[in-house]
Amino acid sequence: MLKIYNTLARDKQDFQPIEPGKVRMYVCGMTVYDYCHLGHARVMVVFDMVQRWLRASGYAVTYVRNITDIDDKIIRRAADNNESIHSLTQRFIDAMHEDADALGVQRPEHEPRATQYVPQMLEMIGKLEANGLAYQAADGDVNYAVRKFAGYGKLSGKSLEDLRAGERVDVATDKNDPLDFVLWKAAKENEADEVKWDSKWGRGRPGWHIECSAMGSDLLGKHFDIHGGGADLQFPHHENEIAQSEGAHQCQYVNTWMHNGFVRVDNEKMSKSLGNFFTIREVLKQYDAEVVRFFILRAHYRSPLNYSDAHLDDAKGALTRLYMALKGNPPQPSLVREGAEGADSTLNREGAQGTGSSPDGTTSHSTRPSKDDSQVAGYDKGRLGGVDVDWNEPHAARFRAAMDDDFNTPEAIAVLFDLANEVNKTRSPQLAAQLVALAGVLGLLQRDPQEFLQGGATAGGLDEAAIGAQIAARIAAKKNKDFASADRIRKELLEAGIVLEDGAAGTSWRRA
RNA sequence: GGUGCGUUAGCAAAGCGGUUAUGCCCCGGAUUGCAAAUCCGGUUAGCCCAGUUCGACUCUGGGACGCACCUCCA
Repeated sequence: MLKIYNTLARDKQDFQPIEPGKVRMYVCGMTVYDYCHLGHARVMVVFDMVQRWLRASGYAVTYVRNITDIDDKIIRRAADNNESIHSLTQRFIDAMHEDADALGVQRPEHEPRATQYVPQMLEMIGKLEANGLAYQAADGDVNYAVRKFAGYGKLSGKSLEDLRAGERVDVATDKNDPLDFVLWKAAKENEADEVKWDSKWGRGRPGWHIECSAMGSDLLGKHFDIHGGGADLQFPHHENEIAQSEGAHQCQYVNTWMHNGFVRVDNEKMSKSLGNFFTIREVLKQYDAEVVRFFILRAHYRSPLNYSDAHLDDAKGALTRLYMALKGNPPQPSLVREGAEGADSTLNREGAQGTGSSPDGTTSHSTRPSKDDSQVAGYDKGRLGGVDVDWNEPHAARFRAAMDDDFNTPEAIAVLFDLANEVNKTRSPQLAAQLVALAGVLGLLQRDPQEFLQGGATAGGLDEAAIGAQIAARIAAKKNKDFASADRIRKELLEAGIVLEDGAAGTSWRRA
């Protein structure tokens, strides 16, 4: 039974979908006026992991991750660049997709853009007004009357009295209450036509919070299963979403609220305002994308995650161990799986691409995004090809228990290491296949080990031909018992970042 | 000031009221021409104080420290 920590309850709860076998999930995505940083990478990777596990568990998942493409910062940045809003946002949406693909993040079913949902937002604001929860102020803005909504604060655990907004921010004088937030911003003279929409309240543009409420309910319904996002969105963004959606629809909005922890630098939150962020593409120049994904998944999604080169190096070393096990022990799934009829009935297989040998025939209502692997642009490309998990095997059982316990990926990855040890010990091709299959559930270990171990050539490094020549020279020296020369060559290669390994099958190399 | 979360070995990071987490590092052994890889073994824990308990890293209370939110932020 899957348990998920629900921010709303501040506790782990048994997960029960609203509609049996189906999960509808919404995650707050990016505001696209700049490149994504590692904090964004964490949201994308974490909820990618979540949707993968839900699918692996047999659920049909509808996953929505929105794109905010209208916002003060976007408008300002476009003006600074002397660029249209659309051109700016499209550029960074493309960049975001590149980064996500590189990290092995599967595309959500829907990536709605705020600018395409303005009619739905206006309709919702109309409902709020009709329900006495919204009012137009003298300055033309339409605001949400927070004190009229009884449940305000239930997600963030804040009471209206605690908030006392006036203490920290200049009170917007036209609001009835300082805590009220804007639903519709009246158009300003100096803004481009591109950011103005007609409405019964006059020309203007939507407030940030209403976007998610409108897109969520349009694509997933008034009441859906999971809503996720970074912990900083808990208040006010998600609190306001609840007020809007429940205020408009008069029913519960979301059952389970999930919030991921921050990425930190020197123990401080990585954020744009602090300026201490590293963009994904920056980091990927130095580290393999799978190392970054592994680094993120090695911590629990709710824990803080400190970023540093030392930690990435550590993650690289750990992932190398996993790939070494596969390199030495090529996976070979067993064709006949014993006891498969009694196979676990909740998990169906993941990532299978026409392997055909699917003996359990269980609840196969997974609507995995219908993209074949050739469309996965990142390191997930060229995968070994859909190896199935044998869920009856003991490691798989431990893996599943870990994942079912609020997506405990650190524990699940520990199982992977235990399995790697077992693989090295037994040299079992079936266990190696199991390792690939289980790691695949996390979007890891799907590459040819050689590609991982020999990849990531840095500029100015040796190319394969040069390495091959050196290895040949060393083998010749060894043949002549000229170990001094052989060791010298090995040392020189090591200094160039190339590690040599003499095995039964000859000499192989990898990058340090 | 209000609210919430955290404090585990050299570093990173989990579970668990009593039994090896895991990875990297370090030490010893096997293996190797020597290494690397691999295997076997080992060293290094649980912020402080009190309580509950036969027994607490794990539960309860208090304290210290750290982080976050209360303002746009994943």
